[in-house]
Amino acid sequence: MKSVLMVAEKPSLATSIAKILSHGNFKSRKSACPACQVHEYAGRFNRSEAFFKMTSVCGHVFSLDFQSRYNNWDAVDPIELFDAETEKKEANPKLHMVKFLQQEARGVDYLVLWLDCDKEGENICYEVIDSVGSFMKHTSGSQNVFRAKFSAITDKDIRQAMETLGTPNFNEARSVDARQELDLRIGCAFTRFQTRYFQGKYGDLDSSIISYGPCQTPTLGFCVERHDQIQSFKPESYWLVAVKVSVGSFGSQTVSLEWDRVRLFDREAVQMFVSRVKESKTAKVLSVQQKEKTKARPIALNTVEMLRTASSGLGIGPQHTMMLAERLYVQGYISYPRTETTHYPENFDLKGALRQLSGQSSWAPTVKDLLSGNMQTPKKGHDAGDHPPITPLRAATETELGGDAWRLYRYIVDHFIATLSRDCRYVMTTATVDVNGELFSCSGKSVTEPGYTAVMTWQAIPSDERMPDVKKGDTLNVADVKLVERQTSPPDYLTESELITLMEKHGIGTDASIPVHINNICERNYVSIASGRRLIPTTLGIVLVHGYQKIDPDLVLPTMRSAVEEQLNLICHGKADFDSVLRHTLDIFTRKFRYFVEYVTSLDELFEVSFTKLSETGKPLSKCGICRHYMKLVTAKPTRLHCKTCDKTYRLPQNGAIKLYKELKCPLDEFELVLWTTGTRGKTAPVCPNCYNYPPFPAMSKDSTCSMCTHPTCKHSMTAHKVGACWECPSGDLVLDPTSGPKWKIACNKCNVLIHLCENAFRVSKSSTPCDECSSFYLVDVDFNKTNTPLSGGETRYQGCIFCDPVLNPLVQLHHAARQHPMYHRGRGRGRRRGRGRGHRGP
DNA sequence: GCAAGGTC
Repeated sequence: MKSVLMVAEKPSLATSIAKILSHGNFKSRKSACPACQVHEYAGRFNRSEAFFKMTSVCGHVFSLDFQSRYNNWDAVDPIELFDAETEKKEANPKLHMVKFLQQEARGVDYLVLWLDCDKEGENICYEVIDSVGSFMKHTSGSQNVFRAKFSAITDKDIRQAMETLGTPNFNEARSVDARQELDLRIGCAFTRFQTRYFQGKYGDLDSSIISYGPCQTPTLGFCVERHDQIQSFKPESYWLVAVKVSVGSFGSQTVSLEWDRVRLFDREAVQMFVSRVKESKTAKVLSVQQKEKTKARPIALNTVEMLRTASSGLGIGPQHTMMLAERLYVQGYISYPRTETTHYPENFDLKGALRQLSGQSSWAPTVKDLLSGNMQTPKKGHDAGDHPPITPLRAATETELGGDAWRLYRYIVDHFIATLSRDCRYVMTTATVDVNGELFSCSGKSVTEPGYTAVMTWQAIPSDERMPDVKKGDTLNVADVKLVERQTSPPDYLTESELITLMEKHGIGTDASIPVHINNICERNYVSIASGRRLIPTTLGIVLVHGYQKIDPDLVLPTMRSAVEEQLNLICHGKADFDSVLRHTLDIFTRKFRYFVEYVTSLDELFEVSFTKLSETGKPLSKCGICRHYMKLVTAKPTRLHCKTCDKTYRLPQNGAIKLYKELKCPLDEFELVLWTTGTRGKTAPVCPNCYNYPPFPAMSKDSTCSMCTHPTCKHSMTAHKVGACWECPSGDLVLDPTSGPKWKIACNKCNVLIHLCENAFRVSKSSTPCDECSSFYLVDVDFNKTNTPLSGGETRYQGCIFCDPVLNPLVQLHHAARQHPMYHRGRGRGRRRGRGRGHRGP
């Protein structure tokens, strides 16, 4: 029997497609990939019996990167990145995706690719083919790789795709390869250059990376553009005639009228109109017009609209929204939350979806009403061919979901119900009023049928917009006439929801990546989020954008992305080949890069006025081993030491506190050591600023603290304090922290294993004697405190192995270090898994 | 350490 391997883009889709094609008759099993299941069933393929294995990848299998020798920022000139060799690395090594695909493809006759039908999906097709091609059974001549093309996850579409299999589109896949390569080279070259340039000059940038990217930079550009509009706004005075008239019986109600000329920027002219209007004590109603109007119910919900409303209506940011939506999806409350589609598939069971909600008290009456025959046909939206719109799948309660998840869920339900409700209908009444020849009007809305606004209450027409009761020919008393002076006001800062709209409009990012780009510009300290989720650019963000505008405005223009896309489309349509497009575009950007480097001083001029020179920031801390002068500790991100005399900067470990280490010196370079600590629950290690940046021994990697140093005799080195190998990570060593007493600690110099031992002992140190039992461990010398020694007869001196000695072992506890200093601590950071292997014998 | 794009 022939066998067929079928691969979808994500696990959820593999399940849906298997369900459809096997008529629900399939068996699922685990695989070598922790995220992917394999669904198996029997069926027919190529007019004969066949065994099907339906499974998936998790997005891209590979991601593009430079060969590792280009990863040293100090040794590689960023210009080299425009033609440095690249390689494809497994996108997520933890998933063992390649191994998994190869295992499943071994000996298989056919491969059917069910990846999403867009360019990225086409690219992933070839990632799968490249991974498994040589593992499949080879039948020369006949086609054994097929592409399924589908535009919706419906029975009809999926079956039809299976019957009309085609071939993957190589050109589209190549256009994505080109996009990846361009983004990588351009993004990294600019990012590395400007990071090194400005980080080496200023001490208060407060951002460890000054990134540049073809999506994130134009995104920042939008925020700064609005900031500039606000800054350059010159308020102008204008004037208008404000008239109030009395209506109703005995003039019980006063109503303000709108002037037909709205406003004028000439005070005297308006004064003239005021005088004319004041001459009359009455106003005459010339006409009363009534118009039936509708406010249309929304189209079905897609990702971007969900992000917009979550931000503007619920005050939840895009990144957080996607996290919540993901959770609601995994728990079965809502459908797949990443979709561009705003149109329900033809066979979508709208009533069934409504029925699920009928048990939920808050929606029950509305749902019942819709189910009793009032349900409307949803408005036609756009079918992007990816996933159905976002809909609720089952009822939930606030206690079940809690907090923000509940508020998001409630919105998704409200929106879903709204798409099936009637439009909101209202009557708009406009009265035209004449006061001594000048025309005014007043209008009001009166709701005749709230329709969908009964659930989407925030869109309801407010009751105060109702119209006073007047008729044509009525004469009204003028109650008040005033000359009003006002000023034009600047726009407000961009809201996140407006930004999302701008990004979508200019094709910057995708529904899945828009939250990432916005998050990026926040994390890089380019913008901050103010109340109402408005984005206010920081000085750093403003200076960067203004600098690009001075040097090469293209770099920040939203059109840059679309210009590149146009080039890429040439590859898709076979009008240009991969190499020529890549060469052409890289050529342009290489020149832009060189020009930027040459004229970076015009950007620097802006930095100079906004930021403090490195030499003028920081507090003196430790002495430089070269010039013996004090170096200054710069605490703004990234933490570093700066020597003013040598004009050199030394990076230090991040996420911790740095202090002087008793003025002790490194024997190799005479630099004064500093002590790096991640807090009382974390680790502490001495650091030589020079060795940390320039490893003294070939086997030592960059960013090594003294607890990783292999110096044979230095009393601060790993050699001096290493007790044994870590039992949780493969390459770490357990090193005694000589500064930790009286709460003595041994910490792994790679992972977060932390051992507490012999609390309150007077002294703990490593001996040079290995343990007989566990040969790779050294015995420890302990000098107990007289008052609480565990030794008999008040003895205080003891030597033993912390793992097997009956006296010491009970005084040893395994912990996991907090990975960050509490000051920088955000979210969870403690303990993952417990020990294994030797740990069973250990503490 | 860097981009943007998939998704877990």
